[in-house]
Amino acid sequence: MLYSEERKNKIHAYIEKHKRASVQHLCDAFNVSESTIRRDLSELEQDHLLRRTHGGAIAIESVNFEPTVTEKADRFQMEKQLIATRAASYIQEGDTILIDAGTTTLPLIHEIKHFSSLTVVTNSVVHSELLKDSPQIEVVVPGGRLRHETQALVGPITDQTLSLLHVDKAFIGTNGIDLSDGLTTPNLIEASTKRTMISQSSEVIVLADHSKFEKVTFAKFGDIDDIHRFITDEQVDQAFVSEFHQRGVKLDIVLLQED
Amino acid sequence: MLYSEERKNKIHAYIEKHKRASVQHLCDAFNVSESTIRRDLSELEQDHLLRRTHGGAIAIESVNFEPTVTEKADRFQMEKQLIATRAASYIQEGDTILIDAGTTTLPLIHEIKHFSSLTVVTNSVVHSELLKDSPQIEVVVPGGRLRHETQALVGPITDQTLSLLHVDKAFIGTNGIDLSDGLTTPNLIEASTKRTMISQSSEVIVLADHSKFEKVTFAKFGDIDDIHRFITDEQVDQAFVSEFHQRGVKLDIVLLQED
DNA sequence: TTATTATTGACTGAATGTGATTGATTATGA
DNA sequence: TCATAATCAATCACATTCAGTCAATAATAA
Repeated sequence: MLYSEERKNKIHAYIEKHKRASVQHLCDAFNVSESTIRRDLSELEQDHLLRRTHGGAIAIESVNFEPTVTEKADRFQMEKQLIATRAASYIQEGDTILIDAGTTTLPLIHEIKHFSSLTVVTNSVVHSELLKDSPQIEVVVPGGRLRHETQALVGPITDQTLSLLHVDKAFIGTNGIDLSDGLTTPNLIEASTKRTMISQSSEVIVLADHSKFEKVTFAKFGDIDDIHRFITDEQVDQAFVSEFHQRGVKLDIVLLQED
Repeated sequence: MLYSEERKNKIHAYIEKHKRASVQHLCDAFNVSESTIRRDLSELEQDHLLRRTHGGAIAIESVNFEPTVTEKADRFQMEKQLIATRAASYIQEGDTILIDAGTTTLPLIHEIKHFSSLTVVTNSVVHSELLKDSPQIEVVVPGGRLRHETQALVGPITDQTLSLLHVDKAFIGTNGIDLSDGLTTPNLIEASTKRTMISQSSEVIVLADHSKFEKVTFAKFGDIDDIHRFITDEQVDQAFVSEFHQRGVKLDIVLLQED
């Protein structure tokens, strides 16, 4: 159990980093009542360390500049964020999950930090480094050779270690998804690692923004049948929808709301 | 029975290390009453050595602008930098080296970036993440469980993978070096990993600033005999010098020039 | 020895931190 | 617009922790 000072420090740090947080989120993260979080937030607001909103709080600095400007500037990033948020909703307290390396799965890391009990396997040095300050998350790295292009750990060491592990859910990125050629990625060794990931998970959740559709790259690492759930960000072809439905792949389309 | 000054020193040291402590825990640890601990804590707070909370105390945040503190930190960092620079001088183009996790070996990462051909094995997610933009450096991560306290990957996965590898030189940090108790570290699992590192390297180079001397922590991972070269930053006891010489351990002392 | 001082532990009423409750307020969407 | 759900501030009750007081003990000096 944390002291209130510690909790407030962490809340402040969290909001500085993520720019915002909801009361509910913080309740779950620190396992205290709403009353406590509200008290903390109002005290932090008194100290001008954050700004209170209905339902949560936001960082002080984000009050200063127009949020819409920067948010719109990085629409691509927002799409990946949306996909990640949806993906995170399938994670439950106590789960053992696998998170593939790559930019699509990266926002997922921020979404899982407030879980109070989670085991995360990841072959990304960036992902694991971001989790180094979340001691409640058990992080396991399968090791391997660092591919500088993708910052992923790949190769025989990775595959061999992964084959000793089993996870509840695997969140996997892909460079291409195509009805006839399945899931593909440009690198042979990386494909092998992704294949191992798929085989070691009870549930396979693939994350892919719309740019990956009907794209085929060099090395195949999986079929449509291997996927249990597919999360993307834009209305996709009817052909994909019906094929996914027919093969029992659940399809999540997270639409970016225009304003 | 301890004198109050001794007890306060120990309380301060404990909180510096663990960042927090409860009154209850300190009572049990020192076998004194709550009143005594509370008195100690308020005196330590008066001296700005910790921050009091309800139920205990926490370490002073690093957001401390007291000049002496930052100066000390700078100096400490400089010493580690010097040790790292000296350590890097033993690396040759084309080498396969192992770099242990920890703050002492961290500056070494910056020193090796200019090599045009190097294979680096490291069990630190921070170290490997820093090398992600140096494509000419082949980085191999042995994987394992992330210890949040030290950002090191440790455990059976790490040990098993390491035992499949062999390196020319291993740069290893330590928490304590003592003539009779050898090399020690507070964590048993970390000790096991360090032991494996030593066994898989042709040459073992230990990096330790002066604060580690004559210090013994919980778990032993090596003897003086295991070391080939020892790099430190301050004139050490004659006892160490002669013992090292006798056992064939090369000793490098990198002195910080005062200005 | 005795006197003096510092340290400690026990005690007590006060203060603090927390969760639960409730009726009021605010946001959201039909 | 209104209805509904979410969120809020205010309040209470309970447990924990606190500061302050005082007597007992230990260390030190006369």
